[in-house]
Amino acid sequence: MTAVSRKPSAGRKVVTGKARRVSAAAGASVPADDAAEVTLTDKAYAQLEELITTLALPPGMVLGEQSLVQRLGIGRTPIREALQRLARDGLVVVMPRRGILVSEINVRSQLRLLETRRVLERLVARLAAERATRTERDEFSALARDMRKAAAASNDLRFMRLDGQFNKCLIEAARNEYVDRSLASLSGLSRRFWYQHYKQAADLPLAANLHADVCEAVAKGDVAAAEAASDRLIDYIENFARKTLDV
Amino acid sequence: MTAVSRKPSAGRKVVTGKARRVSAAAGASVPADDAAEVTLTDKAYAQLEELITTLALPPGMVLGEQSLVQRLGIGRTPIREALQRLARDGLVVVMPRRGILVSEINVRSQLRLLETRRVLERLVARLAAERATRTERDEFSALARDMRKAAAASNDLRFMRLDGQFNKCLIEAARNEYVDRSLASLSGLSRRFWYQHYKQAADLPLAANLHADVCEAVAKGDVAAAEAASDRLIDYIENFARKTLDV
DNA sequence: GGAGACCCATTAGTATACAATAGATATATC
DNA sequence: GATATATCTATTGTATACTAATGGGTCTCC
Repeated sequence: MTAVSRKPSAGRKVVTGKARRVSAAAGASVPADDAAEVTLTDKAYAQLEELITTLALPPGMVLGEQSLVQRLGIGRTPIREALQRLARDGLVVVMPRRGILVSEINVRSQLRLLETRRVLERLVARLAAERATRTERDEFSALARDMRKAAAASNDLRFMRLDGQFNKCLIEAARNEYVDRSLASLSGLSRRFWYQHYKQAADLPLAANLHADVCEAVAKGDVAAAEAASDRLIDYIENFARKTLDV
Repeated sequence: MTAVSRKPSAGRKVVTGKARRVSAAAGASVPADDAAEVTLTDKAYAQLEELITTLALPPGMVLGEQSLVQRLGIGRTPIREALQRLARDGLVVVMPRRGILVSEINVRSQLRLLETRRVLERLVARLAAERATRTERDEFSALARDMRKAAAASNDLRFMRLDGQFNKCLIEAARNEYVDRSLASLSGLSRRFWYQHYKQAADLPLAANLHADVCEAVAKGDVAAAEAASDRLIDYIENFARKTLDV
């Protein structure tokens, strides 16, 4: 499900020369300490996003910055900065001098969100089909195979993981940082909606096969097919959203 | 020019009851003191965005937070928060412990940006054509008329102002907060590119007429025409961007 | 004179102290 | 008893102090 796990791009990628002052004698290779400058703000954002999208902090809840400081054991500054990002992504609403409201989930606004995602996902599919390298196309082929297997086996967890990889690969192959950013800031609300309702209303095998269709079209470099498959995928997600009205 | 003046949506709209403690005796109506909770962070963001998009802070320049604190006379906290928003919009890059880099302008990335804007602007045009109220359609008709007049008179300033109104009306009529947010975060880079090059490469009257085409299609509620007109407008902007390579 | 190690000034990341305000509560007055 | 008002508390907005890391300059040694 594209609705799930398009983690916001990390951005900050400055390679911190951690190998400084390391005596050449050390034989043990540095254990991939490419920690890549993860600030407390990043950690706070990641943790809060997780708490909110998994509904541990339920919609409608009002928090104080202080409670989050204690809960995460991080100072107020990083918490505040993380909250501002979350507010931008629509996951929280800060009410000046009143508190932090975890935004409500609303099917109507989810459908509006999908209007936007539809055109962005279609663009990403098209660009990926146009620009993927040979290696990347092979990855999409493999992804398609795995997706279909997960569909046949009704392996939900496996599908979820593949979905994450799917989004990552698509964005990378599309080579457009702007559509990446736009989609990333929509992903939180999408994920949360998904988590809330997928048990009741989702048809995971169908979703997996629709993903596989996109993968195959991208692998072949068939632009029109990629766009069509992307649209069918969003159609499915839209139907999923609508179904939650009846449940 | 759609490239210009789509100011990021203010967001915070909590109506602060400023009329509190106003004795009913006061005959003089409150002078529209709907200042609507403008924080220092908002001011800092607005000022910095202005300085950067108008090239007063030129691309490639490296700043320190401290210098901005002194320059704007605002504390470090709001400055930092504003900088993070600007970083998200791609106008600055924060280099940990090194400084704040005003991002470079690059035609290639501008073209990638336009790939994204194209699909979003087309969506907005379509939604506006579908959803505009009677009143809004009349506004679009008026806007079209004014745009054509500005085009005939080659009135640049007038066009710039109308463009701002154009974007505002379009977004309002489209009634989709997500496409609004996405476009808003793309607007800074677009505006800067425009400011840098429009004197050499822009054909303002043509741009104004292309805008007018969109307005008229929206006013008529002609969805297909609105999308087509929006695409022609982006085509023009793309050509504009390419032209700057030769200049 | 050149190369390398070391120190220091500068910078952003982080924590905390202070200010302002909205809302709740208590109180006084009619 | 009800209502208006003053006060108090909790909360975010803002400023500042502190910390850690980095890059460059300097100093030494060859």
